Amino acid sequence: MNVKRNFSAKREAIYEALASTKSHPTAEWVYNKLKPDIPDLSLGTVYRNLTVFKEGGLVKSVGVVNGQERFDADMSPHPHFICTSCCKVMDIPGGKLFFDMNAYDHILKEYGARVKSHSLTFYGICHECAEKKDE
Amino acid sequence: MNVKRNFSAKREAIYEALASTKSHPTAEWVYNKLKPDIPDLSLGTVYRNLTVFKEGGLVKSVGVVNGQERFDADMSPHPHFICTSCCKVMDIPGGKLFFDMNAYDHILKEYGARVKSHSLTFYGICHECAEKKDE
DNA sequence: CTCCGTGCAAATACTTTGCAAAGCG
DNA sequence: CGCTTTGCAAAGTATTTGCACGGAG
Repeated sequence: MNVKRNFSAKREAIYEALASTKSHPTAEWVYNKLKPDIPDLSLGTVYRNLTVFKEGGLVKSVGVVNGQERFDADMSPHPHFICTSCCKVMDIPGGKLFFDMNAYDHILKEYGARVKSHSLTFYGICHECAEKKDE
Repeated sequence: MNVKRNFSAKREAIYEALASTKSHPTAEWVYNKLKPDIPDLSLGTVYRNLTVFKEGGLVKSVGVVNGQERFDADMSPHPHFICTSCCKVMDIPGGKLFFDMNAYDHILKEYGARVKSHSLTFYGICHECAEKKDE
């Protein structure tokens, strides 16, 4: 299942659910989103397909936030901001500005380790939560 | 329990175990390391104290690797390299070079989000695993 | 006496898996 | 028919929590 996408209906739906949001959802979120339209969908299937997507390079994990893994169908490398108050995950477009790509080379030379990817994540309080706190 | 450190014996031991290694261990690793010397130590206590340390700012989480949370007693901000083959976590000292600290400002202005910290993680194959594969 | 820290075991929470049935070419 | 995908429920794994006890001040 390389880049070809003749998925089963459910697999397709799971991928589309992921691709259609910027909320970096959990497996459960995907399940709840699709369940009304696909009543015989099971949570296990969602998990299984998310694994398939990760392995196939169609989706990547943003990491585990508050005990649940968060997924992103946007494969372009970009930083994220995670609100430690509400657990929202936001993209930070243009974040390349903050990162020097020759880090990969440096690490190879210095440690002999072959870097394949990286992740840059900011933690703090999002705008909405900051306003709530200020009330 | 701010920066003062008149801990209980077990709490102290747990912190020391963490501070004495660069392996970014799991709760279980700490437990197994200490168990021989402290036979009546329980895993729950390790978890509880790790939480105390995180909240007290004595220790930080490197994230969840392979289903288990990894901890670091080195609070100075520095990147990590995670080997996706053996799950080893390495420090990358001097990694500040790769990161532009005015990102915090940028995110505040652009998104109104108050960044408190960040984490930069590289993924790939470590030297040892690369050699094994080449055999 | 009071509080904090702890062992222990039970409880949670998320995720994975075995298996038989269903789907599809 | 043979291979893939799925539902369902059970199992698995990591972590958290309730409770009663124990030790330090």
